[in-house]
Amino acid sequence: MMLETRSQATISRILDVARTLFLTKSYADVSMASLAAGADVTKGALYHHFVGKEELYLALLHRDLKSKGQLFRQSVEASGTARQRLARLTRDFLTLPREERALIRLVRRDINIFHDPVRANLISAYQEALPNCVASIISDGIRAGELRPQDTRLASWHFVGMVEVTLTPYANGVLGDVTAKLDHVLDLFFSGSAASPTTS
Amino acid sequence: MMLETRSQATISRILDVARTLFLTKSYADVSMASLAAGADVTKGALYHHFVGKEELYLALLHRDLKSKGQLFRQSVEASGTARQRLARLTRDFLTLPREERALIRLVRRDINIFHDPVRANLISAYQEALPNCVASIISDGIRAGELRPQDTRLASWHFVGMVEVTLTPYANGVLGDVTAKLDHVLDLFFSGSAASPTTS
DNA sequence: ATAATAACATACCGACCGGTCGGTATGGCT
DNA sequence: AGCCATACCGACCGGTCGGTATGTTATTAT
Repeated sequence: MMLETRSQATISRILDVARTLFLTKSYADVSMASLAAGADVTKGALYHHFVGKEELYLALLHRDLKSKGQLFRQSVEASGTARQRLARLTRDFLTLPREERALIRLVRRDINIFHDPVRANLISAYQEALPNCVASIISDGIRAGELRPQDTRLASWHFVGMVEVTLTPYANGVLGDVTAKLDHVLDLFFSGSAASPTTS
Repeated sequence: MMLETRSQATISRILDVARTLFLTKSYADVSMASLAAGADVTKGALYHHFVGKEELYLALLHRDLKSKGQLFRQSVEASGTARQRLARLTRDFLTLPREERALIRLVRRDINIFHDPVRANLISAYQEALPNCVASIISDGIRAGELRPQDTRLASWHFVGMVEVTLTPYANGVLGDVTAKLDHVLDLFFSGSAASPTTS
């Protein structure tokens, strides 16, 4: 119990390999055989620990969403202005290790290949882990008069979408470091793209 | 040569069925057999007109991107403020028939399943059809002092992302008709979400 | 009319892949 | 030691699906 059991170790190895493979190849291009080979086990072991390919992948995603959710909740419960708290949440996300950061994008990448009992489940888990955290802060910001009244869920999706844009290689070249990305996203979300209204 | 339109007719039927099927099912779940059945031909006919499944799908996407590009170019070449022209472009998009409108989303949905000679090609075609049109208008807006100086490509991606948010079922419920969506997106893009400093 | 070619249909291949299943090793418990 | 559950192996199956080879019909050219 104290010592990590053998199966937990192999499950962990399997999920680690799964993370790498699913990040580099599409869902269909990742075979159970390659997962087994990468984890130094056989397909039998895979099907011993997971009921199938889909469940294995979902286990990976849900486990990640859970840990991300815990991380983001800290910013929700933090004090400060909405802008400060959104900045912290976004910074927490942007400073994550590469693979950790990319993992959450798999949800949006592969959401369309699952069918509807599972799909809806995954969507709500994602919603809970990220957009709801953003929406919670936005809601506080509206109450405090910092943000104008608006639909919080819609606003959270917009915000998440803006952050995602900064993850592209091109944005990396334009914006450079994390702080630049932060300012970029926050300025856009709070003030928009229009020129300052004082002139002209 | 005159009446060679028989090929064109079947090709058109095939692509029409492809549009419907690829919109309702994932790429992997659409088989060549089902495409043939839907178009009232056999697989032989498919492979007579297209070299394979991938090329068939890409033909569908590129053909759509081309027509969309032509539509959006009209807004680029129109006169008026950047806001007016962006509004026109977005309205043109939002008032498209359902299937026509959803089709362009397939590019982003399935961009990860193609590998890199083809993938890059598709991306640049998409870029050319939509974001570049937006970027062109934004660039004019910056020159006119209507928008603050910024990276136009990045800004165009943000704008397109905002529009995409309004396509979700939830946004349909919140925003209702096309005009509401338009105002929502344009207000957010130009002015952001912050409360007005004084009154407005 | 007839040859020639395009436009299909039919039958089939071969490979891959998810999943199964009987069996084997390991390690803790009594 | 004896027992048993868990962890794991590895060969195999069933089916699907993209792709092909070849035959058959329609269309055009001469």
